Amino acid sequence: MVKLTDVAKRAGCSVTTVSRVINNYGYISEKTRQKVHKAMSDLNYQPNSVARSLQGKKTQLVGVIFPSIANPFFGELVENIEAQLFKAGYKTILCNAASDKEKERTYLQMLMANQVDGIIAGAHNLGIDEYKKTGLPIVSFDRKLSDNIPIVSSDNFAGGSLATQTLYDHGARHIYFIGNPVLDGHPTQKRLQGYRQKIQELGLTAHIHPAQFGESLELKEMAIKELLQFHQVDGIVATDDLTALTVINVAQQLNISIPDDLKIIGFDGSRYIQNYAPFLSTIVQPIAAISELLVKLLQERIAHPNNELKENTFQLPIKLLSRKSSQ
Amino acid sequence: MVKLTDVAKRAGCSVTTVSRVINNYGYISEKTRQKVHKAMSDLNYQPNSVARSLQGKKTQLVGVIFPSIANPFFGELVENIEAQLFKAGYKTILCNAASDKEKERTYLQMLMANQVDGIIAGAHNLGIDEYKKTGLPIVSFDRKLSDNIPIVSSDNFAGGSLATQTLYDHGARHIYFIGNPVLDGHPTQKRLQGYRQKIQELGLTAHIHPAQFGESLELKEMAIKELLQFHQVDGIVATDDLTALTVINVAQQLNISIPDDLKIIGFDGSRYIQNYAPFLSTIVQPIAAISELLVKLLQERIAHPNNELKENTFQLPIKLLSRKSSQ
DNA sequence: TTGTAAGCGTTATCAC
DNA sequence: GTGATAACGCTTACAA
Repeated sequence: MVKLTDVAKRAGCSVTTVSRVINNYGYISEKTRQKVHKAMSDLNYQPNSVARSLQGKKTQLVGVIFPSIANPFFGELVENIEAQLFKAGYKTILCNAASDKEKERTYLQMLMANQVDGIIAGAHNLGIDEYKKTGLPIVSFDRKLSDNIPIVSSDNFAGGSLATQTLYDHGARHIYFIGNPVLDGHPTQKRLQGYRQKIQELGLTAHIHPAQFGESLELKEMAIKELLQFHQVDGIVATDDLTALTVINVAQQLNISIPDDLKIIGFDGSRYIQNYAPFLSTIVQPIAAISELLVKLLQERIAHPNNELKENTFQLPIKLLSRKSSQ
Repeated sequence: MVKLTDVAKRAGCSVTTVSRVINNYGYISEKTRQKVHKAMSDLNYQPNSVARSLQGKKTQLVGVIFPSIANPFFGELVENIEAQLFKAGYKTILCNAASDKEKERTYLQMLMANQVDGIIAGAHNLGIDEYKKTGLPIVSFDRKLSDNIPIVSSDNFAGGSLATQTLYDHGARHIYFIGNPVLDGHPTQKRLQGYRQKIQELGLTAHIHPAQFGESLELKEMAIKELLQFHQVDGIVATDDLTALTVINVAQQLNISIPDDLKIIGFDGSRYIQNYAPFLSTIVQPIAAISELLVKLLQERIAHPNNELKENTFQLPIKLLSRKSSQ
């Protein structure tokens, strides 16, 4: 590995001078600058960012903690975040937390040990305390961690509400919500609340059919089959697109016609779903905007770790993608 | 940040001793070991891996270069790779190359600068030379980079062949291949070759309908529409599942019944497709095995960078997932 | 405008 | 068994 001293030797100057032209500060004569540049490219020199970091410089490394990126929504979100981080000069350390507390804890330690500049957390099984202990700038997607951690999410409440209204407008009167019924600060909750409120406004009765996020497909299918067979239902607000697709698949098995007998609308609206499930209506989250904001907020936190936050909750607008399944 | 000297001070010994117990070498009395451990946990000490790396230790960082992880197949693959790397004690730096040469080049430089221990390359727009210049251990998924870089892939040839045979067995006689027709070392090629050979064995005529990987959905749809409307076709081998889904969507628009009028089979078989497109037949790549092998090979390269490779090509067996669309 | 040298937090080589 | 101390490659006072 070629290093600073090699460049200095070849350029016929001191390491300080070389460092100066690299970091571009202090006074250097144009001639020296030229010489140094030439030496660097001759030797194909790459500053060692490990050494640089040790010196107290930033590592330009960011930990991105998410559940499964095999899920197209998270895949697309992480892809966008990575792109934004790259644009801002950061490298992304991918931490797939899944629902493994121990793994998440280990990752947190690794991130500290690697002196990352910050963390974007899109899932957490761990409590606030373990995150606080890192002492690192953190921003969060969709989950509240603590008061002084900015949280970005879509307007889940409006989404739940809009989905419900949409089904109603197309004639549904027995509208069910499929999702996680437990109140735990999970974003699904706001979707559910939006649903509840709208149902009430419309003078209908709320029905919540449980389906956990991490649940196996088989269990979900069973639960959905039970719903479709034994309940009077003509509209479904699904907590996410994958659940919606499962409903559609089960409905097909049961010869229930969508949208004639049953209207359904999902949530998330990844490009992937938009392209390859073109019949599915869905509430679209603004993935690009979310990513941009997450990275922007993180940069602010990194620049001013101790600033009080004037605002810690950012809700981005969702929009309806109306397709066949709800019409 | 608490550091070695702090621990040493609290434990009442020298940094050397502390370092010894951390790295667990040399002789240390049990009593000292206890004291040090206590001091470490009292202070919640985390070794600084930046400093450690500077000292010549490995960074335990691996660059993972892939095209879009929003694509469920790559999403699942990268997720599996990340899991394997984690198990082996590595952190994953996610590099989404897309088709941006400049970005890929920059990433390569960053990876060098960060002293990563190795690279897993699942896409490359750049030539071998730029990769070789890094001097880093590399393993590749699905693309040949150079003779001394191990390449892991599925048995694409067998896949193409098996897909074709399957369609034939179910009665198709006008079987088209949709994919990239250019011969460029892209894995698609082997799928195509498998198709060609099988078609020949069966005494049929080969028809290749072009569709590029990175192409926009609209263009793909147009090309497919043209195919379905103006050609006599009763079977399609698609180069990947997403293309297959597009065919199905277009067929539906054109009121072509699948599998009655047209049988189709895709390629990749991510869990996602298996779960949410349950009607689609596909050739399943063994994602878990691929990931495992990639990481294992990379570890070998890291351990012995200069060993000659006795074998540089690893083809993992595919299998058929037979569903409605091809029956 | 340029150079010398101390220091970042570890590990490793000696010496005791 | 344990402890000084040089070294890793770089940045940055401080001198010149």
